[in-house]
Amino acid sequence: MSNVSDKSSDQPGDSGLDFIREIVAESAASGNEIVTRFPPEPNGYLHIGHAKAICADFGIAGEFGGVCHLRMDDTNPAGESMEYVEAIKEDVRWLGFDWGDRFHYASDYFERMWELAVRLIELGKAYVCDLSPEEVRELRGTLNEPGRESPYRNRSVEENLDLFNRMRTGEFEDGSRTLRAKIDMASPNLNMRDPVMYRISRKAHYRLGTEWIVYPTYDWAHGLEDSFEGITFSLCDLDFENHRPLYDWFLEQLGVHHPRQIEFARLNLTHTVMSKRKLKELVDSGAVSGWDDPRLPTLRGLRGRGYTPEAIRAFCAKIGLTKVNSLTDAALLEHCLREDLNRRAPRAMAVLDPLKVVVENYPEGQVEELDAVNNPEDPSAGKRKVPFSRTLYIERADFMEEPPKKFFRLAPGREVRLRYAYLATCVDVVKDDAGEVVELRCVIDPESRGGTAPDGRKVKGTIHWVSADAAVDAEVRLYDRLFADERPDTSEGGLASKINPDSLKVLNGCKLEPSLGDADPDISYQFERLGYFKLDSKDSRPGAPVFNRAVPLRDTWAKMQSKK
RNA sequence: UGCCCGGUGGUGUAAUGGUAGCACGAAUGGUUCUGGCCCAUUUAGUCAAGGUUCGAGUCCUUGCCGGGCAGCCA
Repeated sequence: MSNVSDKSSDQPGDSGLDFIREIVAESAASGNEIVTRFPPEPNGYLHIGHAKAICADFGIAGEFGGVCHLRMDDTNPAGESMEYVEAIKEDVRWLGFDWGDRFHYASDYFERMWELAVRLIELGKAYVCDLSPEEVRELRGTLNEPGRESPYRNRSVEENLDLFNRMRTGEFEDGSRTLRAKIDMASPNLNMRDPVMYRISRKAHYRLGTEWIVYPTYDWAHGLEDSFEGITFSLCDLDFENHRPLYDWFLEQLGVHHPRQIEFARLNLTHTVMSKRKLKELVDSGAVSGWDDPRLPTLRGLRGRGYTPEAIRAFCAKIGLTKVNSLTDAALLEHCLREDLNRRAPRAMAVLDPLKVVVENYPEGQVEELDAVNNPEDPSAGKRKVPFSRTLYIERADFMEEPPKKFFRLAPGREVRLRYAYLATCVDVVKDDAGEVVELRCVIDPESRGGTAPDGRKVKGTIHWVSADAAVDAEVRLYDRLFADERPDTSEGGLASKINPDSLKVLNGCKLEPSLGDADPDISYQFERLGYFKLDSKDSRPGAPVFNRAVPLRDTWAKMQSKK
């Protein structure tokens, strides 16, 4: 890149930074460091909604010369585990982001948090409350009515300190006492009505075991985590908008480093569900094969299906960052994948629903190696050889005995191009007793080797094929949207029962061109005219490949058909 | 009947008081050894009413509509 012209920025989307980038840009312009963080709780797998947050947190830091921390927000032992920690790291790395040595556990801050809680008590801003959960709820008031103060609200500092220590040393039962911030029981923001800062729980923590039996709540812990790490911008979900006054209040009382929390809308996608609870429901009910089922919007699911990090990042860039609750069309995600893979995926020929073709004027036992282009979008991808022989397979859908208008493929008496091979004409149709077509007899024009008509005659249809002798047998799994319904979670009934019955079709006996026999398990291929496919990492075996379809190619023919 | 946030084509977004633009989708045509890609064209939008202003999607007021909040979850 030359930097001759300083004036013209060659940034593609030069127009308009999103509202968060604007704020950050301004801060960076005044010489401030930019530090962000991605703080998942290690109690589940990451999905594409998280990818949006990851791209925001890491992306923005990177763009403004800052850094982004990866932090496990493990303040509640229930459900957290090291397995999730590792899975999260793996997924973030796969997405293409690097936290360097800035990996943290909120649980490493428990002692420091404790000390600050003591300080807040000393300041008279927190108290130990003996109310049960039910009583706390009772006294909190409602959306319309103010709450009432806890009878324990005005204990002395000494008594609070004593009780707080005894909470930690195990004198009290789980749930019997809490530490609460002393704020305002009449606040119109319910989060400010003396929120709980610590609860007692003897559930073992996956890292700390039983070292602690009091655990900080999110509201108390999160701002401190951010503060300890010197975070400057704490980006989060719209859900936490109502919590920001509390986030600010704690840090203000303590007089510690005070990051700025900014909330943005989380991602919603059509034809799927995104919440941990709903995904879990699908997994637990056995409706899908696991958290890495290729139909799920989990990062692991998408990865196994053949989605690339580049496509997901491009998608996240396109949907933007706003405060509007929106529902993004899954078609946009699919578009991003096609756009990426069209540029990069090696092409190959595969016949999913084979129909046998015998080329009558091609000698038995003869084999030719024909040149095929690996990627017309990328000349540097080169060429490969594809064997041609007397017996072939073509796609059953590429033949029709009584073709309708606009059908450009094979039919009795009709000529098509066998891609990269010959022009072939169907001269006979062989049927079984049931009348089903079981074989086609064709003749080729020997002068058309390579696929070019010697006399320049127009051949409208080009179809893919695989030599029968050389074909590799494979299983192919066709995935479609998990739900036919755009918003599956808004209608009544269990999710599992609403799964799109066509979301998975397993095809056996598919015929692949030989080069696919040693396909690279890490990349997606374009099966010409069909879609993008990737080897299944779990079930594929040498000699018995299993391919997953990430996304079909756009198919205007199918679209025309379905409109009838 | 509390508090917070938000309303720009079907969808996702841009326009920071000055020509409402981009992308996806859809439709039509062109091109083509992938009915892919690519190219061209079309479709369609500022929630409403007042106000400020030479000028309002943008600022103000009111209304309407939508979302969120009463875990010792995050």
